[in-house]
Amino acid sequence: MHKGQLSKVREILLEMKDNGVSPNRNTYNILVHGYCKLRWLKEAAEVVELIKANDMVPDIWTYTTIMRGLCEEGKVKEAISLRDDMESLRVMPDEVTYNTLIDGCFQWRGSVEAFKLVEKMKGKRVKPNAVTHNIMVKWYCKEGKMDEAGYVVAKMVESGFLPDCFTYNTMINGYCKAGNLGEAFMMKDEMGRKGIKMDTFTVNTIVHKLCVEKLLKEAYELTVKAAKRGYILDEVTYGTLIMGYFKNDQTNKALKLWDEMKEKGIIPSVVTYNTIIGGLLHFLKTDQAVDKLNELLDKGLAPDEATCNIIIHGFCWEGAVENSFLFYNRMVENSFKSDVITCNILLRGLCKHGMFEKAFNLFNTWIIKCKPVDAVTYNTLISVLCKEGKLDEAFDLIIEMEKKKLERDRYTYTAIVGALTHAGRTEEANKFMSKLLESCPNMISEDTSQMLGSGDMDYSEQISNFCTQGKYKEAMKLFQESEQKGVSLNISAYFMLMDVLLKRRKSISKESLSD
DNA sequence: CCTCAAGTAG
Repeated sequence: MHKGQLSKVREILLEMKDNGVSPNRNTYNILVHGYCKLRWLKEAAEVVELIKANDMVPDIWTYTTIMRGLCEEGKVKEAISLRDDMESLRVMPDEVTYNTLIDGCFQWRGSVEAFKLVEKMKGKRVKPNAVTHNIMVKWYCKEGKMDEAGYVVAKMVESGFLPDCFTYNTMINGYCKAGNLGEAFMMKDEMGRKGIKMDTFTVNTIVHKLCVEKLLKEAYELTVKAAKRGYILDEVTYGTLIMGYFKNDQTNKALKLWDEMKEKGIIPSVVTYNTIIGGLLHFLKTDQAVDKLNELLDKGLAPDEATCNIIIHGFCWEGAVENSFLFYNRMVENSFKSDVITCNILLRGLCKHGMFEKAFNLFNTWIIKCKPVDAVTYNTLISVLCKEGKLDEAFDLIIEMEKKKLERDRYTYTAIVGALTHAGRTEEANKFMSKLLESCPNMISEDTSQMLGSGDMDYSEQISNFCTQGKYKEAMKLFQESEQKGVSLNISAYFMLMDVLLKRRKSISKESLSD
């Protein structure tokens, strides 16, 4: 619902009142939903009061909707306390209510608290359902704990729930992010065998992975093929490709796709606007970026935290660090909730322009305010300390990082290795180098395809051949064999396999005709 | 009319 439409709804409600028609609870619930989507929580709460004032009791939908609204804003505590409110009104929380709270808990309070809620749910004799499991799978995937995610799926089956489209898409995405393409394709294959149709989510996930791997041609061709086979390309598909082309320095292609998307009548969301604004700012096309920002506002869309972060980043990128802080402060006044990404962007901006002291002050402020920091934050500071030759301080930060259970990655190691080498401490540099190699084997090279290219050529070639011949079964058999042997294939072999898995989808128009 | 899956930012 857009802002404009919501005021329409308001008018209609008033009209109803004037005509002596009193809105029922459903009418109010829809309004609550609309306000929550706009993140106008105060207004949403007012509607709840209105319900009560009209001698009605908010129902489970009213509560769940408003809880979700609260959770999305990070107000988990308030959301949870609403559960007591509803219980006192004898509106009993159901699995949907709990799922909403559990998801919010995972996001803002971490998995330990979330699992406590799952136990609480069970204690209240509300049984976890498929969605509960999917939520747990999602958060394990987000943490990169793919084994744990797999256990949840197994447990889900044990509990009598079959993995669904959500489960598979989540797992596929998780494996793609973890760099385990083999497992990702196994999941895709399993999905097909279990009779679950791939959908636009699945396609978009793969397109994203290909874009990240800088395989833009493959990504683009996949979307063309998918469209031909009846898949619907949506705003996310376009947004993903646009991001990919920008990252690949193909600005014109990105802009062309934006136009193509618009011509097709596909309406971009804030996220896609953010992508194009960020891309344009990155290539210093500030005027065009501003145009897009205005367009976003004209369409009645609300800029979000990412929009702000992207603009702050844009200022830093063009060297206007002061402006970035001016903008940041103004946005904070306007209820912008800065996050760890904001912090990292500002730190990087400061460091890049030599303002190290300010950077460390900002970092300390962040820590004092108990705002979360992450490995990127530390890497930013460690890198700058290493460049400055302040190795001792860099190592202090590494210890601090360890204390906070933040894992070192290739950024951490490359900074340290570089500094040690530069200081002539070759032996230590080698030691860290080997740590880099063992702890992040899939992060060594910028180009994963190169790494995958070192895989077994026989398997890769044969699988590719089978794929071109349409011998899907043979290809899969070889693929499984290679998996068992722990042999990795080159990226084109994975691509071929994936292509075969993208089976023809019934044309959507036919499907809707038969309805 | 309520819950879960994709894309933004180092």
